[in-house]
Amino acid sequence: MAYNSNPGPGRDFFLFLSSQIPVIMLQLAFIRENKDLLTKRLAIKNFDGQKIIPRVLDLDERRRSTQKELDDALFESNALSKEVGSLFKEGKAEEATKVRERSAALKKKSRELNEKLNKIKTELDKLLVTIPNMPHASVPAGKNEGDNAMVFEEAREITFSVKPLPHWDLASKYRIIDFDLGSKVTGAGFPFYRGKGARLQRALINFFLDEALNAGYEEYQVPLLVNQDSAFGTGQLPDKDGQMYDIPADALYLIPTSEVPVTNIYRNDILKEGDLPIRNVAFSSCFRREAGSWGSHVRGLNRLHQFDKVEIVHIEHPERSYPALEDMKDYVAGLIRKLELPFRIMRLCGGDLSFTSALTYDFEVYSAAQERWLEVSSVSNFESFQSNRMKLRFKDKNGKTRLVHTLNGSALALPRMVAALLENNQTSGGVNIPEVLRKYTGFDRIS
RNA sequence: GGAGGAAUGGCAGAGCGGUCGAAUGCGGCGGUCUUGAAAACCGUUGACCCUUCGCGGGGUCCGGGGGUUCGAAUCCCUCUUCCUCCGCCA
Repeated sequence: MAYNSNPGPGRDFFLFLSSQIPVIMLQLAFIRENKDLLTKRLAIKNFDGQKIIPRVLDLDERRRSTQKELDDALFESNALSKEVGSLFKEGKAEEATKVRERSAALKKKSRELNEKLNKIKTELDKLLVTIPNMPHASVPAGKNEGDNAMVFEEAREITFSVKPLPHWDLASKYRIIDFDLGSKVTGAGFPFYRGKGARLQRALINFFLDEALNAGYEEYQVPLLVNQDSAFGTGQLPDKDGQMYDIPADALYLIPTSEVPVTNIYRNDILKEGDLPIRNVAFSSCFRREAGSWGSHVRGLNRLHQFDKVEIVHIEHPERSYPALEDMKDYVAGLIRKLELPFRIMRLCGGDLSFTSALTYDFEVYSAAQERWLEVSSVSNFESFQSNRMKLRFKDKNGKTRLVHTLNGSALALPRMVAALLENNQTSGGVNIPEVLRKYTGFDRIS
């Protein structure tokens, strides 16, 4: 793969940026032609584009005129160089020397223009990289999760003969998850699963993977560490710098989700239209620093630094991405239904939507002892935001090169599923395993 | 970790410092021929940027970055990756 930015270790992201060929997120042509719509929609994401967008367009204007100047200068100096060549061949050394001098002067000029151009580009990229993806028209306005719109709910009354225990108590009661041991060996947020707890995890992973295979996904096992180019490609950098664990000595990052390696498989590729759609699934452990997001509400499995997740990733034709998003939504709903958990689907409001996403559905299962809804999946359409960053394109019927749309979703994240399964299915005689999982666990009950 | 070698278009593979975006073969696409197909023959076949209503014109790119030169795929430095041999090793 002919792509190598060699950023070196450390975190000087904008230095890294400046070594790239045009790095953009939203396409400039799109910004140019839709600046009013864009500004309006970004406001839904609580992003103020009033100042930045005109500034971007101004820089873009300057970039183009400087480019033109440079190209003209290069044109001239190319012609002169050729002239020198043929003059020498004809033996007219004196004339050649004269032309050579003119060429040297031109060279100086183009060097300056080139520097100017690079400065403009760097400045432009710095700005572009701070503009989030434009939300889809259906995204509701709002500040935080309280403003998300419920699009579906499948509730169920869960009754207990005794007072139900939260999963952290069940975990120690049945000795299936050991948080203290994790703290001793690594730190908070890195639990050990043991005995039937470990087997339940393994069962869920296999169940999720088998379901995905049956649905036509191709399975991948991925590297758990990625380089900066990959972290940038899917949008973890620079927006979420600090949320990933990194290995400065090698300029690598521990993946926060397998979305990163799985989507970056296609970085800098031009696919054939017939290759689409691509539908991949991968299981991996995920690592998140979760800096500053701890509190009493994140006890037990609710928030971890390391957790397991099965992820589905779609690469779609732009015209097919929204139907595909609905398919993914239905697929994930089917998984939760098979595990017999009450759940609801939320359409994220502008304030809760991630930087890179145009439209996201969150899935929440109800955890009966905590009496809380727990987010277990997030299914998003990034449209061409990620593909533009990573130059992931396809050739359409007319031979035109266009950006694909990328989508992904958790199917599913394990810890909160485990929390809900434990809490909802507890009885005085133990925790019952849902029917579909039994052939994977090899037992019907944790007791 | 030590010693060597290599990196060119979808693939394979040429390329005295000047007219090389790059020979040639394969593949792909279009056409001729054929009842149809194959074979054969002819043509065509990279990405990106700027400019133009369009035709077209210009620029950049031969692993990445930098340098020498009027001029670099060709020379120099550096990084990365791959291959061979040795060592180590799940």
